[in-house]
Amino acid sequence: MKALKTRQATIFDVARLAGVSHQTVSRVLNDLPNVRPTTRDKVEVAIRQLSYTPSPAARALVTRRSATIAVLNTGAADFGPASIAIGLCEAAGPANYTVTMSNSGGSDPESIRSVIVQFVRQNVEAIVVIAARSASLEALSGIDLDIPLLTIESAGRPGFHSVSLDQYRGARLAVRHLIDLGHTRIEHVAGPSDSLDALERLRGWRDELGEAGIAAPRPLQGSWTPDSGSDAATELLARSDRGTAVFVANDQMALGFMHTLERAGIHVPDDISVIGYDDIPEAAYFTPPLTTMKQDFDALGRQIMGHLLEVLRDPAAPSPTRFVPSLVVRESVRALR
Amino acid sequence: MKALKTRQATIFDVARLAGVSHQTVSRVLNDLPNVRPTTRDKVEVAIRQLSYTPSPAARALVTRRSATIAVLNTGAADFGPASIAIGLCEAAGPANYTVTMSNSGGSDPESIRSVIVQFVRQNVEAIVVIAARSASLEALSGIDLDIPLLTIESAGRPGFHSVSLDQYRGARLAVRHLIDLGHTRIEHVAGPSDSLDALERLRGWRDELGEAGIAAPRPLQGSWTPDSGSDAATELLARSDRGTAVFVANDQMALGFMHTLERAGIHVPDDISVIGYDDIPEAAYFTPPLTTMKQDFDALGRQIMGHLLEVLRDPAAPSPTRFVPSLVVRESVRALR
DNA sequence: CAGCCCGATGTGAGCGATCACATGCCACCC
DNA sequence: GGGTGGCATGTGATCGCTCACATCGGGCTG
Repeated sequence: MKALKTRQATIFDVARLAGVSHQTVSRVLNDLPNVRPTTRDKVEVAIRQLSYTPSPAARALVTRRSATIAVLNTGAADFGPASIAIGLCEAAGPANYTVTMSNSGGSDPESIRSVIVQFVRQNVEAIVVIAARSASLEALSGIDLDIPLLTIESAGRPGFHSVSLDQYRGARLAVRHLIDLGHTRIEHVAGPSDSLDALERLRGWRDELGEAGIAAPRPLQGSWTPDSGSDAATELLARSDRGTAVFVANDQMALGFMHTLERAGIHVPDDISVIGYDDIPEAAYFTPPLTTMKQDFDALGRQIMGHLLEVLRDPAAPSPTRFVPSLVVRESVRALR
Repeated sequence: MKALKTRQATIFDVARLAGVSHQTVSRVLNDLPNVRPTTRDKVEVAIRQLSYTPSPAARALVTRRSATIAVLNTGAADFGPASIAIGLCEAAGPANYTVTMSNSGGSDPESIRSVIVQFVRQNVEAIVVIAARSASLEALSGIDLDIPLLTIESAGRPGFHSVSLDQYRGARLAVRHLIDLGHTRIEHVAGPSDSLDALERLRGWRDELGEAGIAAPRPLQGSWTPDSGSDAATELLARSDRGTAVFVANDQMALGFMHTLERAGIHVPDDISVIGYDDIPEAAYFTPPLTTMKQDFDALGRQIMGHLLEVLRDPAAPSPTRFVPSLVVRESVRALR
């Protein structure tokens, strides 16, 4: 197989081989008009022959554009964010974009800002922020960028483009399902309060309950992890009265939650119904298999790239319609009575 | 907050403001000697005043180095690969490296090769391949690069640098644990046969059994997913005789495996012991809580970056010692008799 | 048939850094 | 006191591309 060590051909090498000027080669490269078809062919042959590819650095230097989009992930290796990132990467390739990733551990404004500055200096063409905690968005909102900033969150802040799964509607659908089955006291195990997604799911739960004329009990506080779900169960067990159903803000917490309930002799779904959120691949094998809201993260990643490309052409492009999660019925929910 | 819209200052702007030549500024930037301290100070003041940062593109163009490392992820959004990627990103920042990611969906040589070519053209300084399936490595091994290629796999192929968790020893430890508890017929649910990690775990299982004078039964074939674990259970149930313990190659499969066993009336650990691999955050809440081998992916990600920096200084740097996974005892394994 | 315009192509500058080399200065030593 | 060497600094070329503009024909128009 050919070594990649030999010095890469330049646009001048191609020009010489094709017997044209470097500018003509550049025209062919960039699909500009006013090149005679025969000339175009000659150049293309030369390009293939030298297996030439233009230097991104040189191009970035002169155009101040880098064909790169930046992804800032502020979360952990959770299923959702990871899937989105992968979807993004996969969609970027075919669109001839490169993805550069950064994981700012902290979400303090200073460290986020420094990552953004670094991105800007790299001439990235857009920045995507995944798993946005509200603190991160706070930090972002002060910055005045002239490139699109996409956030993946539900609240739809003014000033950013945002693409997301409709967490609010998803949450309402989940709660609706429980109500339809006759439940009238429905608890909620919420995600961390600095997560916008968690807030949207909380809001959806509260609103759907409100619309059904049901008072919302005090939500239990979790932090996405199975451990925190387990803790929430312990807290619920300590309460004097508890509902007949629980909407847990993600599947991982639901796992810990159900597990600890079970250990305490409370059976799901006989004693209490549990509905999760995300539909992680494991959910079907929980004990009992978890009824949950399926989110299509892969599609989201792809949609983000698609929307991004549109925004890069037309900064005023409207946000795409949001995906609404769909209900996946398994065995953790039972009709009341 | 200051807008980032204004044209970025160049090295000449800094030079003018500091009253020196651009070359002196460059010297300060690159920490070269032979600059008088007072001059250095003047330049540094000017840099701060203009909040100047050098242009990566210009630098990359002339030096042919990009301060970028490429990460190629050939897997899915699994916990392991995702954690490693995040660990890598986090370690890259402080080292002043940028990470560019690509997800080649397929592992056919052609698509892998094209991603690598793209990386090379970007002047990345090293390429890290995560979740290497053997097919990907096959494709890689034909390519003659002059930058370090790091693979995260256990087999330790000649020709690449490789950093990894010691899957072979981990597997042996897992099987040892079962043997120590009196089990003499130990099944294995393997990962996909094109995964090197899966192969290493399989080899560890076989060797540990062999050393104990136990014949290895035919392994069950999975593909990392809970679904495939469930299928493996179904297959095992169809066998006329089966062992008293099973080493499942990852926790997700173990979940599906145990679930389907349970549904068939086979109880874990009373009827059969199960040990997993990875220690994903959910494992503690499985039914029953899963005994497994804990892998420290985060540390691995950090170690990779560390090793990479070393290799970039000295291409002959020795591979670091490998992390050995540690046993986490929970409730899915029982002593025999 | 002169004049004009437009399509195809070429020429040279410049993006913002580094690198190789030139220069100026002072101290030092014989 | 003049040669020498080393330090501090400056000058110009260069990386590989795109951009703005120049040039060159040929076909159409009046």
